[in-house]
Amino acid sequence: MKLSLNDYISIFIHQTDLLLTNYVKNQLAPFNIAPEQNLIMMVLWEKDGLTQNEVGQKVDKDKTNIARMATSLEQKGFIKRSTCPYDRRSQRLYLTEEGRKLGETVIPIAEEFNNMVCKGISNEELIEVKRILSIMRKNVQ
Amino acid sequence: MKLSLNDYISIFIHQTDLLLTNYVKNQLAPFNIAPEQNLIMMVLWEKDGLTQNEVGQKVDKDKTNIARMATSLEQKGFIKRSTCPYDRRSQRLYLTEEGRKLGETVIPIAEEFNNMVCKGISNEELIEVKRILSIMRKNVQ
DNA sequence: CTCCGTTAGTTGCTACAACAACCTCTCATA
DNA sequence: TATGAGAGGTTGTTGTAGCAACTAACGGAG
Repeated sequence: MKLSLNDYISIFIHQTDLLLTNYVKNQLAPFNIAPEQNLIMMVLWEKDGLTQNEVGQKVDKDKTNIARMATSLEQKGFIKRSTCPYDRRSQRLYLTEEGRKLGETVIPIAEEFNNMVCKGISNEELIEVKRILSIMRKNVQ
Repeated sequence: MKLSLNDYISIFIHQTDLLLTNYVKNQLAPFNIAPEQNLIMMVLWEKDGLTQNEVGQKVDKDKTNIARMATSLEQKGFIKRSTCPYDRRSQRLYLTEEGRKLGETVIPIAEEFNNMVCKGISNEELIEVKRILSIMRKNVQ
């Protein structure tokens, strides 16, 4: 018997991801920041002055993506790049004043979004979902 | 207390999706077909001669994406477009011989991939995950 | 101190994904 | 029958993603 598209769990997950990502995207649009760019900002709000490489490890993204997003964030005026004096290959990312201010408005929005996504879902269910998704991750690694 | 990145369920889902998609991508690469293009092919293997619009509804994708993927699939020689005589706005998508043959090798790979992803996960767990992800979908719609 | 393997970043290319703007064609209705 | 709303597709732009190839800089071995 043939599987229909929705029987493929990866497709189901993919479409769920698209819906969630798109929602965040619209939430963040008024602040001139895209979802993945915001991810970098979240790392920097925690602690700035990291190298692009370190940021990449934290958000689990390719260095090429970090480079391009950093360029975009720099153009928007949220961060500044500065070459590390001890290792001139590295670029350290620092928040600008504007970038710091952005966090005050965006972090609450992110947390509210997370609450909204999880509405009607118990903590146990959430843990269960993460557990099962983790199995899937391991299965393809 | 501040949330860390992994506390955001949407980020967790996103990264899971990336891992799964990337795995399929590599599986399909030898056949010169990308994951989402393969999605369209799966619809056509089921039944070809659909319009781009109909395909878009089946795979839940924007018409612009369908158009571009159809262009790509046509260039690769897997499908042919032909204007519908009854409604000259519509483009109907037909499999070529090569496209049909592709299915014979790729469909088993897709099903095997799905089994692999679900290894060590019971049917009840799978249903539970889908149920909870569905709640999240509704929460943002 | 020099050479060479390694590392950090950048750039180019392909593939999604969403939105806006546009063209053509269809169809209902005045 | 003319027309205008709306549907089907295409193109342009922005933002992810991953891979390959490249430059510049570091650091250890000789």
